[in-house]
Amino acid sequence: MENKNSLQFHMNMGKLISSVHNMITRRFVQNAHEAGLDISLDQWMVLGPIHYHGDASQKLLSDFCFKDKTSITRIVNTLEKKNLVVRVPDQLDQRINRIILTRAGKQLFNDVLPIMTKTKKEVSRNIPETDIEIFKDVLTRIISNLENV
Amino acid sequence: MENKNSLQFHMNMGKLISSVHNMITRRFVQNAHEAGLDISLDQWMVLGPIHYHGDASQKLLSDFCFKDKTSITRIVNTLEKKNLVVRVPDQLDQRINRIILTRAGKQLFNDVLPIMTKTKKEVSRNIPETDIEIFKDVLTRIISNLENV
DNA sequence: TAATTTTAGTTGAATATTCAACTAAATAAT
DNA sequence: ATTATTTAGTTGAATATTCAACTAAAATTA
Repeated sequence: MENKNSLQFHMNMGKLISSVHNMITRRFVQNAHEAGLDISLDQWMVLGPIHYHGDASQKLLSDFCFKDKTSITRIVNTLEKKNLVVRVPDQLDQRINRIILTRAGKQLFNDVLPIMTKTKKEVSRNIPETDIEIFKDVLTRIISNLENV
Repeated sequence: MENKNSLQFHMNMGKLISSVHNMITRRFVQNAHEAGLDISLDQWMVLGPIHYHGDASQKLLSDFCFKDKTSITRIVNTLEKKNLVVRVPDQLDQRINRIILTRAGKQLFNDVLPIMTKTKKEVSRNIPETDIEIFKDVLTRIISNLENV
């Protein structure tokens, strides 16, 4: 994966986004691994909202994470297998699973927070804040462009 | 996946990029499917450079597509299974595979081009050209931030 | 109330990505 | 010349995404 600088200028937007997505994913996992933590970026993207919401349903996680319900099912499976969360059936609505952090899940959440910060810093190094704002704004606009089929 | 507009503002960069990446991928495949074409975005991302280079090695495709050599191996496997490309061993260097488009591959390439254009248009609808430029510049900067481990 | 539709979640199959470990061929070093 | 290293590509295992088809429970509607 070397000698890419000369090629970047030929790249279109889709390719750039795809490349950046893969590189951020890889870097996050590397940073976590170096800190002795075993978690993927997608698991983190789900674990965070679980922590934030306390007893999120999978539907809520799906909406919040912008992930398909199938993806959520499988990521929650993985988190459950690692004893980081448990599924608790909702008392009122039997269709719903409430996803709860275990003690180990809470611990991991706190351990990963600084990894997140570190990765963010590495990603946005030397990029002006104003450009980052425009960048995020464009991403948000793309989402609304594609949201309604 | 509805009611997301209210949530977007809580989203950090990684989540935005991941979401946009998935949405573009999905939209491209939808558009291709509606046109009766069976191809994924990643297959297209590899097929394009194969067409451009004529007889690219997998190593070159890996560099050009910003994809791991393992990913290239498997995408080329898929393209070969679909009779869109063939692997031809290089005469001088026995380690190298030259990837060549078949007639069907060339046909598909031409068929997909307008799908690509359509998807691009949908993605960047109502976004000022100057913002797109900054957007692509930020993506390129992120790549160089993360490129060297 | 009974039938219909919607909602929440799961499963199977196909595709992609990454790491680590592995051939085999080419190149460099001693 | 022989050994060591680098390079190109493959394979296995774990994770993620998507579509379509499915179950089961809840909400509508007739």
